[in-house]
Amino acid sequence: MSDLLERLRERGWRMTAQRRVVAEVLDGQHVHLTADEVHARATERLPEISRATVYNTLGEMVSIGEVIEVATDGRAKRYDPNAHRPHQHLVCSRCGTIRDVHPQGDPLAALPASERFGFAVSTVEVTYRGVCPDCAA
Amino acid sequence: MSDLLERLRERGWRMTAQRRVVAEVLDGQHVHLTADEVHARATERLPEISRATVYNTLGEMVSIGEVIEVATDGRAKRYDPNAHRPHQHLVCSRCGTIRDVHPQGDPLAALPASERFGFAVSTVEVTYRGVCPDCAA
DNA sequence: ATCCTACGATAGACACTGTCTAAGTCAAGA
DNA sequence: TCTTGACTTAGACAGTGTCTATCGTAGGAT
Ligand SMILES: [Mn+2]
Ligand SMILES: [Mn+2]
Ligand SMILES: [Zn+2]
Ligand SMILES: [Zn+2]
Repeated sequence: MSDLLERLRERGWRMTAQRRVVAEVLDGQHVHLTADEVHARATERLPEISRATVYNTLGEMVSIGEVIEVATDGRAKRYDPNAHRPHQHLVCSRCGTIRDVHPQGDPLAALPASERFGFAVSTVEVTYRGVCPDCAA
Repeated sequence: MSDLLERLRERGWRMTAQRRVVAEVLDGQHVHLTADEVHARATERLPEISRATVYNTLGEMVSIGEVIEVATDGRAKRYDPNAHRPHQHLVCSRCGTIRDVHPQGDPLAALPASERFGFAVSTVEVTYRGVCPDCAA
């Protein structure tokens, strides 16, 4: 039983087979799947699940803060169940592999007030890029 | 005459009306247009310019390092002619306005070797998000 | 100045990503 | 068990980006 599923139940979500399967697919560390990848894996367990339901369910999980949307490439958004521990991402510029990383300090602190132009800055996303060990070999 | 156009000529680019117009549209500070926005503005000056040419030209400018691709919203990529001064982006989470910002220090330095997992890390992109003064009013 | 031709531009089909609607289904409380 | 409104579904549609076959022309050659 995934923690994610447990938290959804506590929020009063109706527990459908579709939502269970999406939550199961998202379970794990360093999981950063696109919506259509989630759909493909969900279909293995529940063949009749629709694309629309996967998109809807992911969107709901994001809106309640249980899943984070990550846009590391210009293509499809990726869905990250590791929403309760702040982290950033390290992406291989060749194969696209994504790792969670934890930089030192608060990235927000590096932006001085004079560079905020009156914005109320609330979040920061950092994407490190480079070549992973497998691709460098 | 834009600096961008001058540098393209120095690289031996064939100077077509289409490339001139794309370079002119990209001229300026805090310019972060999508490809289709570039196409719309280019069409005002050169009505028959095609979408494919705009996409091709932007892609070529990116590949030679004269323009930077920015993906701040998970939707269309944006094209930034300010490629010769390293900078990061501050995005309004309500209206989408983008400002160039210059954080203190090297953002790469915040990622310790123990968090690099053998990657040869070469670049970092930082996106700050918050509400701009106009949207806060 | 004119000619040649390789490089660039074009139209439009196609693929991928995401949204929406109308109709059918079912989880869970009464 | 019944009821109901929340949920799911298929598929149409929209936005973004890529590709190919064909046409046009910038710029060097003559
Ligand atoms: Mn992550
Ligand atoms: Mn910029
Ligand atoms: Zn790699
Ligand atoms: Zn704003």
